[in-house]
Amino acid sequence: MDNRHPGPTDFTPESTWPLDSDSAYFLTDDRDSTVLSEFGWNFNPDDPIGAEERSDLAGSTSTLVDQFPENSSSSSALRSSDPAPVLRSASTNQSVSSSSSGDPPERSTGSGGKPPPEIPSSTTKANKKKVQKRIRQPRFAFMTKSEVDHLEDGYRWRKYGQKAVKNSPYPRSYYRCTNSKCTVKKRVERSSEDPTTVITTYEGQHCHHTVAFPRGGGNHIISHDQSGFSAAAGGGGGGGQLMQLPPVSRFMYYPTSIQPRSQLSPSNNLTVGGSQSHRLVPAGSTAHYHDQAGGGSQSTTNPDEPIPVVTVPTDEGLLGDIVPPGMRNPLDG
DNA sequence: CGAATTTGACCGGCGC
DNA sequence: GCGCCGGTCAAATTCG
Repeated sequence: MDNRHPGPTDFTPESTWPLDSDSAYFLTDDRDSTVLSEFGWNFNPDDPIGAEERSDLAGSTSTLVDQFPENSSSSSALRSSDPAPVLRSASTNQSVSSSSSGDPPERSTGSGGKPPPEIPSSTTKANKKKVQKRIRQPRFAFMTKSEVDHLEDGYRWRKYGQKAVKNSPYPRSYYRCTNSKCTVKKRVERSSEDPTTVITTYEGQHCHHTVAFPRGGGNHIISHDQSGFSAAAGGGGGGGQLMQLPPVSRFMYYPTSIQPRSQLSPSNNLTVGGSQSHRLVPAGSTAHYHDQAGGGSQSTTNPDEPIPVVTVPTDEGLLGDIVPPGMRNPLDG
């Protein structure tokens, strides 16, 4: 497990993990402060917030590689067959979390699930199906080099299922935010190609503050920034998509002393890049944003064309790292 | 004892 | 129409 620094560019989401077209792949690498991103994704028109994502990575940057098959088969929403953007974070057990828009009426029985015993399934069920035939919520997949499957991200999750993944020896776990009002879900699985990589996909938007560490850990992380959580969509020009970051700052600042559950191996240390475990991006560094709206709704560039690179100051934090200026939340300044 | 996890069953969409 | 597969439910079990 030493190849923990695959270049941001050598990662191919599709080949690794097919996701939905409305998800995003994020890659992070701590080698330098570079953010590569190919953006463009399809959000729900009703989604107030495009999405938010967070990556962790102290002293490093994130590489956002977003794929966009714009084709959102309107009928099949949550099929994991389209590529999704993924954020890979080379810093091992970092947290990743995020969520994205959505106004999930909850229980989006995408499929499965049993109807309440008392409900005359026939009509209710069918009805429900037609109506909320799947409210797609943007999803964001983060790829993180970690030995820990379930990365701490400041939220509490309850596992509600686990399934074997086809073509992969590793199972996929399904988690749901423990907050009853929160509909955010996330899937966690290990890459079959690179067992050291954990792929975490977030779906939905948190409607509450982070709660700090679930178990054992002290309450080191508590988010106060709720304002930035509810965004106003459309604000952004161009695609009109906003990408918001979770309350807990854009990255989870894990004091190096805190470790998710089990002991982490040295290599799993989240202190990426040495001692700056609290710094996401070295101040003064810059992030390069590669924008390639691959056919997405807001594509400004042709997928076939070379990816333009924009350099932005990182004092803007992760947002500046992975969010294209055009997608910023106006409120964010 | 309450909360979280495990795990098999079930449901629905999609491809063949 | 059938089977496969992803996703979810919920009872049982485990953990703190």
